[in-house]
Amino acid sequence: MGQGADHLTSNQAQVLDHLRAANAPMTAYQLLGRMQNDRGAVAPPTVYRALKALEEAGLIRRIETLRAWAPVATVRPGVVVICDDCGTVRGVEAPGLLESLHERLVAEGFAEARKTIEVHGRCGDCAEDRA
Amino acid sequence: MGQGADHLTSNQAQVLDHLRAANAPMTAYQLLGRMQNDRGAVAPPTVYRALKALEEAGLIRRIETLRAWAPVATVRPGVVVICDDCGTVRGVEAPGLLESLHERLVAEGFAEARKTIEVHGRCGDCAEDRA
DNA sequence: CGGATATACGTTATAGTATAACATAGCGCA
DNA sequence: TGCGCTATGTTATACTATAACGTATATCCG
Ligand SMILES: [Zn+2]
Ligand SMILES: [Zn+2]
Ligand SMILES: [Zn+2]
Ligand SMILES: [Zn+2]
Repeated sequence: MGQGADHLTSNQAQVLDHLRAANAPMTAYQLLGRMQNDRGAVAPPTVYRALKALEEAGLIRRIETLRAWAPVATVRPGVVVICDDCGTVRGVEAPGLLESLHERLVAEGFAEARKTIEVHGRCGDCAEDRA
Repeated sequence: MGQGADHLTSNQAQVLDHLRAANAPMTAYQLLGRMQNDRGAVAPPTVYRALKALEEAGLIRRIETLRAWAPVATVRPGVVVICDDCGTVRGVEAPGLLESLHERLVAEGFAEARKTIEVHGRCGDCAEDRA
């Protein structure tokens, strides 16, 4: 399966570094602010282009429910689990789940092209903190 | 389970009518345009307030992957299936799937609060049209 | 070498999505 | 009547994303 480019430009690497250094998804404009701190003048297209390339390379994902970006490297499609307390995002492999959903839709004549599955809640660590 | 208001204001009913009359999700600003056609001056908060109330009442959902709104009345959480050709949106009940994902996450100590599952692809009707 | 192509990036402007903040109007009821 | 509540009106602004065009650089090949 095509995973996109095998090398990153300096813009792309910088955006990826910031996402990996964060412990929660970042909005495009948060990233823009960090880039401007680092380098002075940077405009939105610079950030969005890097995000697009990184997403196509399978290195990050847009978290649709947050309008933000996270360095989740799960194979697509996959399940993304988000803690609303601490912001951590994890990819979860759930092949059985995806397969049974797939069968279900095929039976109805629907040809699936892309799935987005995002689960919000509270992670184990945060639950302990409140105990 | 709280389903929200049991009666709709005129704004809310108007927004819901437009969504139901459409055969595809509508963006908030598309709705705004229709309202302005109907009534003259209308501002974005009028639309967004109606959307919020309708969503809380379980009558519509925001399709996160489209940044648009659709009159999907499935019980939440549920699976939303979107045809990228004709735009139709359907709610699909999949209690088994959701339960197995739930068990999986519980086992990891994650307390689920909200799931968003959106599947894009091509519906049976559109597949026939291309045959 | 010289020219064609491709890719990334810079820069300016603008489109598209959503909410803050405050004012007004109407209703139910003490 | 006066108060609290809800919905709505109104103005302004915040936030998210892309269009369009120009420039620099690398690469390929004639
Ligand atoms: Zn930095
Ligand atoms: Zn957490
Ligand atoms: Zn109308
Ligand atoms: Zn279709």
